[in-house]
Amino acid sequence: MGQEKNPAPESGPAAAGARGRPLARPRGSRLVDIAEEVGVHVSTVSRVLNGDPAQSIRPEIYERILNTARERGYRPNALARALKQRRTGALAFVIPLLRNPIWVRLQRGALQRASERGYVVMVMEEPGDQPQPPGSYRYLVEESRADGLLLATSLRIPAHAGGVPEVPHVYVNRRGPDRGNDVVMDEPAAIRLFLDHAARLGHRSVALIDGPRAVDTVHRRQSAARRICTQRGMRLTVLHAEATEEGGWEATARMLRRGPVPTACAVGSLNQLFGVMAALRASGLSVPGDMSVVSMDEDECLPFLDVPVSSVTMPLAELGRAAVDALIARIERKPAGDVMVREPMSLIIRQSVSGPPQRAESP
Amino acid sequence: MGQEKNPAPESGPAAAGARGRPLARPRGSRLVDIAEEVGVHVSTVSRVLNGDPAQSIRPEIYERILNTARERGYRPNALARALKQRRTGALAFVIPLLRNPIWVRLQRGALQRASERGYVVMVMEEPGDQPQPPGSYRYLVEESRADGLLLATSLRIPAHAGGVPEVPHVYVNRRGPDRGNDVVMDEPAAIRLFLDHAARLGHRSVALIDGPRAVDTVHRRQSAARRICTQRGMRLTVLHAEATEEGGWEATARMLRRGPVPTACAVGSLNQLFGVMAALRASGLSVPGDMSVVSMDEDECLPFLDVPVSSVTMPLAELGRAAVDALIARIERKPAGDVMVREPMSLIIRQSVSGPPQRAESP
DNA sequence: CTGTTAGCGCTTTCAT
DNA sequence: ATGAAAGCGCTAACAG
Repeated sequence: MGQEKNPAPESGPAAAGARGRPLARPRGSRLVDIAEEVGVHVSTVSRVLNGDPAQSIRPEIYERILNTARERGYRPNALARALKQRRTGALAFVIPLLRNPIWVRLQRGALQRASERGYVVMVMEEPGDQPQPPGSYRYLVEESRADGLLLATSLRIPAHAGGVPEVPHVYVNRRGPDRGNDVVMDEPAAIRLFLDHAARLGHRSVALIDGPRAVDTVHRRQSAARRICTQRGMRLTVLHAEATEEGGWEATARMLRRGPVPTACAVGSLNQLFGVMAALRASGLSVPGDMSVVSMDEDECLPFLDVPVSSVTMPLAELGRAAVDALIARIERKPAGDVMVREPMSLIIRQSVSGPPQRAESP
Repeated sequence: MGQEKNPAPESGPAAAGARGRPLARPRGSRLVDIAEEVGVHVSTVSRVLNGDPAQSIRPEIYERILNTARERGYRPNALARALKQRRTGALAFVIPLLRNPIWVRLQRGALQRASERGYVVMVMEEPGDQPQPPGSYRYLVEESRADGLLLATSLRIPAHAGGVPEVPHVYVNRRGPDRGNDVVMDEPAAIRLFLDHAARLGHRSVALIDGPRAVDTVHRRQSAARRICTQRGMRLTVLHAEATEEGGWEATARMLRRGPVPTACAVGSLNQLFGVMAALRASGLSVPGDMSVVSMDEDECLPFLDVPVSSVTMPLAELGRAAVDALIARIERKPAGDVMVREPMSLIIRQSVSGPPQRAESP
């Protein structure tokens, strides 16, 4: 019905620029089409379809509206609704680099929870290797592409101070420069799980091989480790390196070179873990005979390695879900503060941990 | 400036439902605000800011408009623009399960390319373990949340026939039920890379351990392998299993139990690879002494395993980029067909491959 | 109970 | 070279 006619095919010099060509008209219909078919006003249809509780509707047309909407496969235009209501129903999730499996789990939790709460998620990956300051993503909200920002990119560096004023946002797995918007896990408890276990087995000198200092998660793990080790009178060596296999290898080499060599170490990321295990192997050190190893990332591959590696499981999916809830609270201007996700967390014992090697000082 | 007043605080029974509360007004301004400040009509501002080539503008106002827009940090409202132009500037990417690292690389390529072309990407992960038919995502376009669909979920099962009529979409790393919308890699060439190398080293009986049959990628690899092995007179065993560590372990056990045991095998996914290596180790078979192993997924961890594993690198980021280009072509109604991404692909030799073990039948 | 009216912020003919 | 006006599809305040 209604034949399309192009007003002037190929007339004029630069006519018909390909850019803004309208899309195919969605085959479902508009509110007004349903209204027309049923013979009521569009606003009536809107009310019925939105279940407006204000007034009751004559049951007969109520049914008719619902039926024709269903028959014609009516889909509300999210754009028009969003324009009117000033909310897009979308969240933007900014992730540093997708390689580390923790982001995958975190992303999964966030996607699920967002979907449960009626939001879609746009994922942005930090482009290139230069981490942008968190404020550089506010345009997403200012342009009404998203209602709020999930930020997993902020670093402990001056360039990232300033935060994201006036735009709903939370920092995920990081503490941001502006307070009160953090959703993090209990890193001190995680590192304590490792240290308690090591201490119980008799280790007195331990290491933490982790990512760069500027990453807040690393910073928190490291300070907790220092504090706990001081309390317990344990020796602690902290080694920072890139969160890659090479980084793990290089940090391990540094640790062995530097001596005295610790007897147990925790490794901050799965990627580093591969490098650590390889470096120990290459140095002729056995795991756990000469060195006990615990991964701070749990992963399904760990039980299948040549030496199955113990790990601390962190509640990553829960973190993602909590971050979405926290962000939505801010979008709805509900009172909200920092969130710490504690559960579930546990130490999974595999074969990479034992007591320290017997040395001269042993009885 | 303009004090907000609530018309009737807490009046009426169910007043002030929290749901549709409007968001903070974006602090940048609207087109009309700029127009007002400069003293011109809103349509003039629109033309200038969009670089409308139709007519020239008085240079003086042109400058004034540009300046005030910059000063006030003007951001166009993507919603309003999209509503008018009937294009959202968003793509939806539907991924089966984020665990397998190939999706991470693919997603990265897609995100980058989309951003280059002025689109944002919404990522949807297939919920639960029940793969939805591809058509179940068309609502995203029908509701004007996205202009098109990147589908990585379609399976070779009857429930998924039917495709996604009338909605711009491409299948990524899969062939879909409707033809002409596929963006895939050259799986036959990949598997040939493995088979050529194995044949050259003298292997006569090889295996392919891969995911479930219903996955199109698996199906293509498997048929190519059968064809090539027939040509070459090689023995081929194909084992399907879940694309997990357990799946790899279980398939390997099946292969060893079944005999005669092949002397080389390719493994379809990184997750399976860990299971395969563990199962071989547990059976007392050495790699590559008793069994040569090649991973069909390249990953940075492979060189760091106890036996560094050879692999075929696939052009995953390029696949993601090509898929975005292909989808945008469909959105813009440009002529387009299936796409095969061939480059770059290569066999990376590490230590998990050698000649077959010397047996009785050797001279 | 339901229709009228007035926009949300932007683009886009069509007139000047 | 610029302004006026219409309208994308929907919601919501206000009348009847």
